[in-house]
Parts: sequence; C-alpha cells; structure tokens
Amino acid sequence: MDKINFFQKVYEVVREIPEGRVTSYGAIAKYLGAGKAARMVGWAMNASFKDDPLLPAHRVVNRNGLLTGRHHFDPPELMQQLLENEGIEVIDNQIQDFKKVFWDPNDKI
DNA sequence: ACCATGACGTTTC
DNA sequence: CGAAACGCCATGG
Repeated sequence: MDKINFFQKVYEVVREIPEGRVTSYGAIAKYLGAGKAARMVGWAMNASFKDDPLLPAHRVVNRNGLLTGRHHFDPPELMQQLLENEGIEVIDNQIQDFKKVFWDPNDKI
C-alpha cells in the first residue's frame, strides 16, 4: 500500500486515543473527511484485527456509546472488560458518562 | 461492471 | 418510546 489507505488513517486515529477515553465511528470518519463513512471505520477495525491486533478497537464505539462491536471481540465480553479496566464505567454494553469519556480526534488538534 | 454486506448515523413512522 | 428504512462509502464475490 503505497498511499495511505482509509484503514491506515483509522489506525492512526485509534492509536491516538488516550487511555480511559473513547470515540465514535462517525467522529473518526469525519476526521478522515468521509463524514458519513462511519461504516467504513467499523470495517477498518475488523480488518485491523488481523493487521494490528494491538489496536485499541475497544475504545471505538458507536455514537450512542453502545458497544455494538463487542461481538467481534474474543470473547465478546473482552471489550467491556478492557474499557472498565481503563476506568470507563460500562453497564449492559452501554458506556456511562459517555460525554465525559468521549474523545474527538478533531478536538485533539 | 453489478450486487451484496457491514463494529454507523440520521430521519421518519 | 421503539422499530424500520434510507443514505453513505469501501471491500469482496
């Protein structure tokens, strides 16, 4: 991949996510310029697992702060486990105080 | 080139 | 308040 792929950019942003913080697919998509390509971000995460398993994909959730992608983890409960380990309160796959832990890549600039 | 799918988001019923 | 449909972009068959 000579040029930076969509996925590559997603990886960079996700790696920049500070511990104890989370972001949404839409926010990343917007940061990349796609804006409405939030689905691609999720797709990128899926590919990232076999590309970069260390990627903190568990810090990426949907706009509602719901762990929609937990089913892709192994085991699915791992995602919530990691988030709680970072100090993020997660109840029933729902992040508590999502606004407080939310980290926008556009805000980091 | 066309159709189908996907870890989303927003709007509408 | 809850569920469904549409839109949007990229990858795979």
